[in-house]
Amino acid sequence: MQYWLMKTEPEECSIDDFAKDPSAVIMWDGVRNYQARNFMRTMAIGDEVFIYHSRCANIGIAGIVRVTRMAYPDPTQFDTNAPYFDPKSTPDKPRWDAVDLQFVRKFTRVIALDELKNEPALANNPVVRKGNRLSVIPVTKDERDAILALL
DNA sequence: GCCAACGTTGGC
DNA sequence: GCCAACGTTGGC
Repeated sequence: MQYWLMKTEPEECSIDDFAKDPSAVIMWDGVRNYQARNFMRTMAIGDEVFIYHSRCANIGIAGIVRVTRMAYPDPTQFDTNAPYFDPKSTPDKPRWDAVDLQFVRKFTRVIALDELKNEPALANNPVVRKGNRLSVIPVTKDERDAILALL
């Protein structure tokens, strides 16, 4: 079992979108960064993912979801009408992948970025680094335990 | 909304 | 292969 953190702007997809139907499976599409894609390709079913809300009033970790389907070609890359359309991608040579995610839990409060920055166990995690743009981030077991201990 | 930091693109 | 220009991310 591996642990992850994925960033999202809550106006696009928030922990509440998972929580409102805990049985629903949401396709995590639109990742257009090679490093993030490569991390997604190493995800396994059952891996736990912290949902991080960025670019919003309450920045931080809002809850946990889990992987229900391993990486597969992101259909939005072929959709000329989608904002994530990639003209350099073809069905026999897809560039981008998606995974499927399902609700696990919503935290009683958002763990704020400031708290993450103040937690020594997270000092090496990209999420607290200034200017970091990686939207799919591996989280070690120790880091995961430290995050949950902040609740 | 601003803007620093970053990843990607493309001319050379 | 370099690197300037560009577009995007994301905290503030």
